[in-house]
Amino acid sequence: MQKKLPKISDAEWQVMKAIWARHPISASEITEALTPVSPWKPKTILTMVNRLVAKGAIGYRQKGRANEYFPLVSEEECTRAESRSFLDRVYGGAITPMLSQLFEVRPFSRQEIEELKNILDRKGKKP
Amino acid sequence: MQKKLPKISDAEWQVMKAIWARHPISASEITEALTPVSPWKPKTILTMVNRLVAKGAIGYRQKGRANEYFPLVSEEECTRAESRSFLDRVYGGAITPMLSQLFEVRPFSRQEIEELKNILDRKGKKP
DNA sequence: TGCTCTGGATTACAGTTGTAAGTTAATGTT
DNA sequence: AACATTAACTTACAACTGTAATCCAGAGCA
Repeated sequence: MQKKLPKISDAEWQVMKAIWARHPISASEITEALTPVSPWKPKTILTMVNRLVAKGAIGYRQKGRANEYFPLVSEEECTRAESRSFLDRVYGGAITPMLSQLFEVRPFSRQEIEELKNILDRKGKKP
Repeated sequence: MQKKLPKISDAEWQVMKAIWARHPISASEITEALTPVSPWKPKTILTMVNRLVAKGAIGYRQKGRANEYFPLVSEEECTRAESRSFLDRVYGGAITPMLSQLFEVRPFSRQEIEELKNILDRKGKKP
């Protein structure tokens, strides 16, 4: 059985990534992590953190003067859910056109191509 | 130079797919196409069609009593844009973890695996 | 001990989305 | 010609998003 995942918006994803990358983490640490890569003001980030709490995506406990936050859903399950919905929505579930398109988006390095082939070999054998 | 693509929401994607699949197409034809695969009422579909017009994703001209709609942006460019944003948002641009995850989401068929390998071979050679 | 600073909580506010119903104008039916 | 149907246009409305500013309470400073 799968628990229902909260729906995480685009902007919230950035925040989640910071939290997944290092937790428990304080609000100011999240802000530090995001400031170089986003245009958001600290208050904006706080708002998103609070929404994530409200959605049940993260939890927190008080730690001294500040709060420390931690994920309640794993990155794994979230990326999986997003991937599924993306694949269905955009490609109607068809994986091959998707991969071709991704090549157009950003050509892969030689190394990535090797890795991808390995994945296919491994997965292709087992079942 | 790239023209700016309108942002198409999840639900609107369904409508766009119907229009890409066959155009020019009337509102009632869109409704017919979507009714089997969606729970939306015809009025709801009309709303989305109108929003897509407002966003510049589709255009229309009057045809007799009704309108006929047609895409103003190609499926190709939209899927490309979505793919890019998805890849960045969820995987930070890293393609290999994405493919592994997609396997978990839905295991690929033998045939798909072959096709994917072919794609990789072709793309891997040229550059 | 009063003042300041800082982090959290509350409030704001417009735009987007999902989901439609109501209103109007034209078309076709008797 | 009056009426019924239908397509389009207008309006509704709450939830979610992006983007913050303001307010408040506790902590450290003078």
